[in-house]
Amino acid sequence: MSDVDATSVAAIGGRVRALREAMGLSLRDLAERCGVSAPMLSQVERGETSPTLQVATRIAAGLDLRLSQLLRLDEDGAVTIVRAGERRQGPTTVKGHSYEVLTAPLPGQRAELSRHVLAPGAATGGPGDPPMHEPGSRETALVESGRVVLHCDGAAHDLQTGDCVTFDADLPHHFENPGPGEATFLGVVSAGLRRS
Amino acid sequence: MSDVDATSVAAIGGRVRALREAMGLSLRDLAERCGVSAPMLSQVERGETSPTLQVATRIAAGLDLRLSQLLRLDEDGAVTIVRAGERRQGPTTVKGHSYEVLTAPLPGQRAELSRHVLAPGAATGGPGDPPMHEPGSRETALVESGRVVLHCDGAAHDLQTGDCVTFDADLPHHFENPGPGEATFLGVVSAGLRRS
DNA sequence: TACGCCTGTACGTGATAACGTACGCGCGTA
DNA sequence: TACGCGCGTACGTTATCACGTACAGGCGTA
Repeated sequence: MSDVDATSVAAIGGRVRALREAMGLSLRDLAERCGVSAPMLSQVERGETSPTLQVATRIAAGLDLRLSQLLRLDEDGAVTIVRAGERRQGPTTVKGHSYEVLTAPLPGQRAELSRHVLAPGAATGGPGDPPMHEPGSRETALVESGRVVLHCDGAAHDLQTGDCVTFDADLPHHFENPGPGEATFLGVVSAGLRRS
Repeated sequence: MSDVDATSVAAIGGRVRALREAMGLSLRDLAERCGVSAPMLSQVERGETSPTLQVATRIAAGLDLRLSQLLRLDEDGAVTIVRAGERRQGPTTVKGHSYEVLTAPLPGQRAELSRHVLAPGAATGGPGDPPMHEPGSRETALVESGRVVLHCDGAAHDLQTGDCVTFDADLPHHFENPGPGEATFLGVVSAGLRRS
C-alpha cells in the first residue's frame, strides 16, 4: 500500500466514522443497516484495511449515500480554479505572437483553453510546421478582436471578430493576422480520440 | 455477493474495458499505467472479482479519472430524458440570464463553446436543478467580465474577471451573478466518457 | 459496590483478492 | 508454412479481506 493509497483509504475511513457518529449510530447499528460486520467497519474506519468496492458500496448505502458521493467528500479535483494572475505564459518562439494558457495542467483536464495575441503580420507558426496535437484532437477558435486567417491542411479561412471555427487539430495548421490591427483569439483544444 | 452488488461490480468492469479500449490500451498497457496486474484487470473487467477501494482508485487513475468519476458513469440517473412538454426554452429560461452557443451543432463537436450573460442578481439555474450533463462531462468557464459565483455540488466558488474554473459538469451546478454589475462568461463543455 | 449492558477492538479462521507465471489463440511476416 | 509477437485468460500461491467470537473498558443502576 503506497503512501497515496494509504491516505485515500484512511481518509474515507475517517469520513465514515464522522458520518456514522453524526447520525448517532454505533458500529453495531451501522453494521445492521448496511450488512457489513461491526469489526470490519471498525477496521475500515481506523484505516487498517481497504474494503472491496462491493463492501464499500454497502457501507455508503448504510449512510444513505452513493459510493461516488462518499468518495467525493474527500476528493480534490472536482473543481479547479486558475485565478487571473496565475496563468501559464507560453514561450514566445515566434515574433509577434504571445499566448497564455487559462486552464490548469491537470490529468482531468479534457479541454485546454488558451488566449493568443497576434501583432499585425504575425503568425502562430508557418506552413512547414508539423502538427502539434495528438491524433484525433479537435480545436475550436473564437476570434475576440481583430481579424485572423486560419491555415489548415493547405486551405486558408478568413475569420472576423466574433467568428468561431472548429477543425481537426492534428492536421498541419497555424493562424496569422493579416492586420492592420492586433488580433486576439481563444483556442480550445479537446483531447484526441484516445482520451475521449 | 447479492444481485445488486453483482450488478454494480460487473457494471464498473464493463466501463473500465470500454474506456481502456477507447484509449487504445491493452490490459498490459493499462496495468503499467495504474500499477495493477493485467490478470487482475482482466478479472475486474469480466466482473469476476470486486477490487478493493485502493486498487479501484489506481485503476481509475490509470484512466485519468478519479474513482468517484468512474463510478458516476454507471450510476442511476445517467440517462436523462427531457420530455417534449418539459423542454427548456432557449435562450432565456431564467430571468436575467441569456446565452448563445458559439460552436456549430455538429456530431464531431467534442467541446461546446457558449457565452453567457447574467444580469446582477441573476443565475443560470437553481440549487434544485438536476445535473444537465452526462456522466463524465467536464466544464470550463472563463469569466470575461464582472463577478460570478459557481455553485457546484453544494459548494460556492467565487470567481473574478479573468478567472478560469474547470469542474465536473455532471454534478449539480449553476452560476450566479452577485452583482453589482453585469457578468459574462464563456463556457466550454467537454463530452462525457460513456462509451456504451 | 457489583452487575449488566453497550461499545470498540483483538484474534483466529475461511474466503477471496492480487500477483506472477504460463498457456492458448490469432495475426503478421519472412 | 512456420515462427514470433501481442493479447487475454487460466492457474497456483500468497496476502489480505471479512466474518464470528471473545475480550476489555466505561457507564448506569440496583
